[in-house]
Amino acid sequence: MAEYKTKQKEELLSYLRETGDTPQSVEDIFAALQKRGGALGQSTVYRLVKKLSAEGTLKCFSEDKRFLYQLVAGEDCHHHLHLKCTQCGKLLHMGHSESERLIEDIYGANGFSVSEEATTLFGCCGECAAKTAGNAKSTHRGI
Amino acid sequence: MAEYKTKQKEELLSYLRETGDTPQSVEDIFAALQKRGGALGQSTVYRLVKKLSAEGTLKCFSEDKRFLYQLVAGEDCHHHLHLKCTQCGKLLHMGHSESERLIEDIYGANGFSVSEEATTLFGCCGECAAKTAGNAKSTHRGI
DNA sequence: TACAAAACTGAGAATCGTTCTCAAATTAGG
DNA sequence: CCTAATTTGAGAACGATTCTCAGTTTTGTA
Repeated sequence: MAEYKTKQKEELLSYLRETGDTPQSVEDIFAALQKRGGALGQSTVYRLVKKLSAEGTLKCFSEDKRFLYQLVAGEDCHHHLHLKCTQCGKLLHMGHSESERLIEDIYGANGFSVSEEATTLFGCCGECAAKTAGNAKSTHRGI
Repeated sequence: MAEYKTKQKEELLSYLRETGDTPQSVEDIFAALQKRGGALGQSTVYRLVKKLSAEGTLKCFSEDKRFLYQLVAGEDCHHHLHLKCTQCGKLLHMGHSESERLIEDIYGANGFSVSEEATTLFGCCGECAAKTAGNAKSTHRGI
C-alpha cells in the first residue's frame, strides 16, 4: 500500500498532457481545472505537483517568484538531463548515455553527484540562436 | 542627477565583498549588517540588492524559495558553472576549463548553448553523500 | 552657503505564493 | 465488507518580498 490512484491525480496529469510544452503555474492549473468540471482543491494541486516533481514526472522551473510545472514527456524521461531554452521555452532531452557520461565526469572532478531530476540546464537552443542573432533580452532574476 | 551615493550602498557592497563566494540571502545580509554597526533597514537591503542585480553588479539565483545574491567579482566568477548541494546548501564552483569543456560538449551533441549565469546543477556533495550513505532525502524543488 | 529638486531610507502594512492542519473522504488489501 | 493507510480540501498560518509614505540625504545650482 504505497500509493493510491485518485481521480484528482488523473485530472491533473491529463491537463498537463494537453498543455504540453507550456509550463503551468499552480494558479493556471487550478483555474483551468476549476473551469472544466473536475475541480480539485488548491492544496491538492500544490501537493500533487510537488510529489510528481520529486518523482521526476514533472519538471519544475522558477519564474520570477513562483514555480511552473510541465510534464516530462515519454517514459524513461527522468533518466537524462534536460535543456531548457529560455527564449522559446522548449525542453530538449539529452541522450541517456550523454547524461551519464557528463554526470560521471562531474563526479570525477568534483566528487559531486548531479541529480537528473533536480537539474535543468538553461540556455539557448539552436533555432533561437539562429533567429535572434543579436538582441538578447534579460530579466534581472538569475534563474 | 541619476544616482546618489549613499553609505548604505557602500556598507552592502563592502559586506558582499567580504563574503565573496558564498551567496547571501537578504536575511543574511540584514542580520550581519545589523550586528556590526551599520544597520540598514530591510526594505533598503531588498531595494539595493534588486537594483544591483539589474545592473549586473550582483548575481542572483534562487534557492528553495528565496533568492541569494553574490557579488560578481572580477571577471572570473561568472565564467563557470555552479554545483548546489540540496542537502547542506553548499555551493561548489566548477573549474573554468571544466565548465567550458562541458558546455562545448553539450553544444556539440545538441546544438544547445548552456548559459553559465542561468544554470545551476543540483545534487549531492561528497561530504553529504558520505554522511547520509543510504537514506536519500530529496526536496522536490528543481530550481 | 543656501536652496530646492531628485533620490534614498526605514518602519510597518500589505501582498501573495506556498505550506500546514486536521477532520472527512477515498482507496486497496485481507 | 472492514479496516488501515492514504489522500483530499477548506481555511489558517507562514514567510519572503513589495508597497506606502513621511522624513532624510544627496547633489546641482544660484
